[in-house]
Amino acid sequence: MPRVRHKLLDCSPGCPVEGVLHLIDGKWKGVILYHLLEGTMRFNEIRRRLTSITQRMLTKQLRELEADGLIERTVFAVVPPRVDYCLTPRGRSLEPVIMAMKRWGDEHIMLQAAE
Amino acid sequence: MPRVRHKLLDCSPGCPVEGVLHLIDGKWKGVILYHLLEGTMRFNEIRRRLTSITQRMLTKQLRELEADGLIERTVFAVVPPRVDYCLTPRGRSLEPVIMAMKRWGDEHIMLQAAE
DNA sequence: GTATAGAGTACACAAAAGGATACCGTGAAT
DNA sequence: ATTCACGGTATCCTTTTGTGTACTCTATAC
Repeated sequence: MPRVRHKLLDCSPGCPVEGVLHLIDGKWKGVILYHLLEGTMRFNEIRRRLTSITQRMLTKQLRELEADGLIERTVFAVVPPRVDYCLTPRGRSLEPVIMAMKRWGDEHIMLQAAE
Repeated sequence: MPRVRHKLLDCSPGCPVEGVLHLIDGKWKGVILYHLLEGTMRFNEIRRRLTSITQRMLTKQLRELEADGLIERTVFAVVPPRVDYCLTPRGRSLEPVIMAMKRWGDEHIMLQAAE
């Protein structure tokens, strides 16, 4: 079972929100998971969707998601290299959370197009 | 209408997840909103629930949530001072997101009690 | 006369997150 | 002969997050 990187759930007992937040924390993780809901993707495919993420950050976030047991990383020994990423069952179980966020975003964020 | 502090939605169009994440980002904001779902609360009441947050951080997070139009801050001119925090309608509209997180947390996080 | 609660602010500092840029190896295409 | 795609590392830098301590002001309680 995947170990939670979390040191301590320091919210009083009955605060599971904090734990989830730790998993999808930061600017990127939630978005990565959101895109992976569509299916398996390669490194640069993900990168193209998150237009402004740097390579370094993407690598880092993917490794953390992997460490938390939310995604799976598959390396093919070919050249040029190929690495696939997909959700684990645990990762996919976050779908309701991600989709709730998407719905909210769709309804409440007016994309201030040309500012 | 509350202005989003967000500079730019740099995920390709159709990625509302990023916007939401920006609002409840970090270790604290989601948890604060979660507790405020129960009703209006005073500063130290919130603080007692997030046992490990420092006063400085709590102040900062609350101010940001206020700036994003998710919570409302009401100051009473009494002594000792009294300041109430409650969700705005916009803040309350995040309820499905927060509750989805809570449900996931309840199901998937085994609180490793005494480690 | 001293302490306490309440909701902060001010300052110094350490740690973590995030960003910019350059580099790697190799097979295939130009 | 050079360039490109791929999936990264390495190094340096800035910004954000988080910790710790001290301080404020005043009515009330001890």
